[in-house]
Amino acid sequence: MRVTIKDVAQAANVSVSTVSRVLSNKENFFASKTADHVRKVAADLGYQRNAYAADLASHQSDVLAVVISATKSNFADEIIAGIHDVATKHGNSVMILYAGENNPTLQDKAIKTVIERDVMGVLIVALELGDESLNSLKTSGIPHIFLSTAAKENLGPFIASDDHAIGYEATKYLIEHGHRKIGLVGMDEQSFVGAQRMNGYREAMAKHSLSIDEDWLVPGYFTFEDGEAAMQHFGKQPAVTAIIANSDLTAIGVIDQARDYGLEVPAQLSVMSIDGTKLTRIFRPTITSVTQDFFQIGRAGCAALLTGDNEPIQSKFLPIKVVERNSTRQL
Amino acid sequence: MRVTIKDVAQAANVSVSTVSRVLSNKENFFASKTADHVRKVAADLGYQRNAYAADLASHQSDVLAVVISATKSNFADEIIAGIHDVATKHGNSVMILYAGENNPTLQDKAIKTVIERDVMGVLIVALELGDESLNSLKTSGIPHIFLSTAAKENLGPFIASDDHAIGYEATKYLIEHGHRKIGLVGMDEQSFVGAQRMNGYREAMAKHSLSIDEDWLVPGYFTFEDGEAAMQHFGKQPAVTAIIANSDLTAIGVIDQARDYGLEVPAQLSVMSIDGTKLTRIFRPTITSVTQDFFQIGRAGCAALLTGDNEPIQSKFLPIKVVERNSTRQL
DNA sequence: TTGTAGGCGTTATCAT
DNA sequence: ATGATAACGCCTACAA
Repeated sequence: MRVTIKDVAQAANVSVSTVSRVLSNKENFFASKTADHVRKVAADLGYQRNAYAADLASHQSDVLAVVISATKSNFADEIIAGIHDVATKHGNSVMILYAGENNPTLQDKAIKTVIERDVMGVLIVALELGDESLNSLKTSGIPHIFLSTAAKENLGPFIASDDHAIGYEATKYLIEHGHRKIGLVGMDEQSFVGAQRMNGYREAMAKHSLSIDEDWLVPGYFTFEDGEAAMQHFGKQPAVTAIIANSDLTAIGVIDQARDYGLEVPAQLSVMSIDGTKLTRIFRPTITSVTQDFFQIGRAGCAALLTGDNEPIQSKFLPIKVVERNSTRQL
Repeated sequence: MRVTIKDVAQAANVSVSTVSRVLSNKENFFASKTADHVRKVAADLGYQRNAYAADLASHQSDVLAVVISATKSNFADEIIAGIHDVATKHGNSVMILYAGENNPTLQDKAIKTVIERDVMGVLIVALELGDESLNSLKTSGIPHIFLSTAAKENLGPFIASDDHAIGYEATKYLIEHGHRKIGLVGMDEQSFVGAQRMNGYREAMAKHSLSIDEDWLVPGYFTFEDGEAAMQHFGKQPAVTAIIANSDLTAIGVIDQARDYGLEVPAQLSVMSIDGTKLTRIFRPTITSVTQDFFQIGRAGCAALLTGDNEPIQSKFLPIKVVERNSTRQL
C-alpha cells in the first residue's frame, strides 16, 4: 500500500489537513516550521501524492489533453512543442492522445477518455471530429479548441491558418512567376481544409483571368504516396508547369516521381508545398512553400485555454507566408 | 455539476450499486432487464463516468504512459504506433508525455505525473533517465520498460536493438563493399547508445585488421545539423570514403553538406544511416541504412507490460537488418 | 496556525 | 439480483 497523506500526518504528529496544506503549498496557512517538518517526514516516507484523489476532491485537474490525428504529416511535432512551451510555463501537464485518422471509433475513444478524466482543457490538432465526438465534447463543458483545423461555423473555436489564403497565396506566387497552368495535388473537396484551399486556388486563377482544366486537380490526402500518385497522373509530359502540393511530404512525392520521369525540378517543373516544415529545408532541391507557423499555433492554442477568464475563446487565423526556396522558378 | 452515478440511480429507481454494476459490465450480477433500463436512463441523462473516482476506488487504472524524449528523431512515431496497436487491442488508453531531452527537470516532472496518476505501466522511449527519475519510478513499483534504449545492467528491462550490433553491421557492410576509411558521425561516447555503436564499429574494423584514425570519429547527436557540421569537419576532400551517420536525419545532413561541397553521393562518398525510417526512402539518393524495427519495438514493449503475469519483464533485442539503397557503392 | 469532519464519484463488501 | 454502506486519498469549509 502506498503511503498516504494520513501516514505522513501520523508520523509528523499533525493532522491530515495540515499535511495537505503544506504539501499543496497553501501559503499563509501553516507555520514554516511545521511545514519543514512535514515536508521532511513526507520525503522520508517516500510519499507520492495521488493526483486522482486530489482532482476528485478539488474538481480541478492541471492536465491539458491534446487529441491528435495519427496522420504522418510531420507538423504535429511543432504544434506540440508550442503547446508544451506555454503549458510548462504555467505548470500544467500535457497528455497526448492519438485518434487515428478519420477513424470515428478511435476518436470517440480518445474523446471519451478525455472527458472521463475531466481534464482542464482539450486541444484538438489537425483533426476533423465526427459529430458524435464533437457533441460529447461540447456537452461535457470542457474548454476545447481546434488547432490547425479552421472549420465550419459551429465547430467551435479554432486557431489555424486561413486555408483559403493558403491556396490563394500559393497560386498567386506561381502566377506572378509566370505560370499559367498550375496543378493542385492532394486537396480533398470533402474535407474543409481541402475545399478551402481549392477555393483559394480558384479565386486566384479567376482573378488573373486564367482558366482551369479540371484535369489539373488531383485529389488526395497529405501523404508522400499521394504526391507520387498525382505525378503519375500527370505523366512524363505534364500539362502543367507548376504544382501546388497539399503538404511538404506530398511535394516530395511529386518531386521524386518527377525525377524518376527524368523531369528536373524546377527547370522543367516547379513544385510548391504547403506547410514549410523542416523537410522543405533538408530536402534537395529545397522546397518553396506556404509556411505556417505551427509552433505559434500551438502556443496560442494553449494560451487561449489557460487564460483563466471565462470568456469564450476567440477563433483566429495566424499569419502565413510564402517562403521562396529552390523548387520553383520564374518562367 | 455533472451527472453522477447517483443521479442515474435516482432517475432509474435503483441503487447506486446496481448502476455501477451495470455500467461497468459486471456480467451475471444484474438482470438484463434492469440493465437495459439503467443504460437508457444513463444515456438520456448524458452520464459520463468519472475515471478518477473509479480508479481511486478500484485501485486500477487502464492507462499506459509513454514518456518520450522531445528529440526530433522521427522514429518515435513508429514506436508509438506500435504501442497503440497493441494497447487498443487490449482496450487500454495511452497517454504520451514529453520529457524534453537531457532535461532532468522535465524528466522528473513527467515521471512525477506518471507516478501521481498511478498508471498501470510506463514505457520510456528513447530516453536515458536521470538517476532521480529512475529511482522514483523504481520505488513506485509501477511496471515499466525502456524502449529503444538498451542500457546498463541495472537500468531495468528494455526492448531495443543491439546498438553494438548496429555499429558492427554497418561497418561490416561498408568494409565488405571495399571501404577501408570509414567515418563515424553523431555518436556520443557519453551516451550508452553512442558508446555501444562505436564499440561495434571498432570491433568490425579490428576484425578486418583496419586501423582507425580518431579524426574520422565526429561526435554529435541525432540531428540534421550534426550531420552538416560533421561533414564540414571532413571538408571538401574527406579523408574517408564512407560515413556512418547516427540517424537518418544526420545522414541527410551529411549528404546535403557533401553536395554543397560538390561531392556526389555515392560516387565520391558513401553515406549510410542508422534507423531506416521512411526518410531513407523519400530522400534522394535513397539512403542505405541499418534498419530497426521500431513498430515491433513498440508492440513488444506494450505487450510485455500488458501480459498479466507478475513475472519480471524480460529484456530483449529485436533484430536489425542492413537495407541497401542508393547512398552507398562498392569501391 | 491547526484540527475536525464531510464530501468528491466510484467500487467493493456484506447483507438481504 | 439488488441495496446499504464503508472505503479510496485528498481537499476544504468550519471550528477551535
